[in-house]
Amino acid sequence: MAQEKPDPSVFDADCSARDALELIASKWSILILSALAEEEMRNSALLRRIDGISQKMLTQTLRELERNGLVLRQDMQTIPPHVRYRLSALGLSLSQALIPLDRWAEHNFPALDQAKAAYDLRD
Amino acid sequence: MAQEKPDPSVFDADCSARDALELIASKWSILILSALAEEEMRNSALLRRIDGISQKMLTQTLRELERNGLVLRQDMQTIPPHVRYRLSALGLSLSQALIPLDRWAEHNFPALDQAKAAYDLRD
DNA sequence: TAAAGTACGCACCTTTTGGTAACTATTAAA
DNA sequence: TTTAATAGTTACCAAAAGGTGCGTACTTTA
Repeated sequence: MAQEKPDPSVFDADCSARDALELIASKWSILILSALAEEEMRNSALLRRIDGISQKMLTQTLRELERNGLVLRQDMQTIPPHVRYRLSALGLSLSQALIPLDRWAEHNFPALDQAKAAYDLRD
Repeated sequence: MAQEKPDPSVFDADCSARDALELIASKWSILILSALAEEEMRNSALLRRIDGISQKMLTQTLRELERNGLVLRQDMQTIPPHVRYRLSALGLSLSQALIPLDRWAEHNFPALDQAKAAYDLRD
């Protein structure tokens, strides 16, 4: 009888766990969260820390992260502008879940490169 | 003097750790790896398991994962076709690094929903 | 006096992503 | 005899992602 009781799952397109996954599964989100996990930063510091990000994508992604309660934005209301970004408790917990991933990427990219080279060589 | 010796880092656009991150930072990659971590599967089983994926994206993403040495493709060479997909050792290690992330998503999506609702409500 | 730093918003454009439908070949079931 | 299942490929199209350049308002430095 317990027929219609699927656990909330990322495998389910309608479950908002999938939305959560899509938010996380973004290069820029991961990099911003990892950067802010090191220390709180201003816009310009993030721009410098995250090589290759454009101002547009930085602002856009920060807004999404703020909207989802992962990043806190503190506008000092000064001129010239001074805005601080830092992780919320929720954002911090996510950044911790991302540590194994970052480490995996930094540790295993040579194996990926090697696999790619081998794959592209064979016919 | 040790000036030009930055550690390989995902923060560096030129480092192929960034490529690794971009490969991982894809909704479909994460879902396929997580599905195959449960058990090896055929194309049609993956299609059923991963709600919302199209045949095209499944094939495309599987090819990329195979090219990067994360997924092994075993074609039984029969008609009708029978093809098995399973994780390589490298893929398995990645899938383990993804567990905290999947768990985070399935555990914290209500908090994200709540934050979004609050954010969109305020002016 | 002119330029750079500050944190953006906006408009325009290109690139990438991803969906849909049609097609492949063969076998087994209705 | 037509249909479904199998694991794709290809072409076409729409939508989303993302880059570039310009403007803002004021301060500090050269």
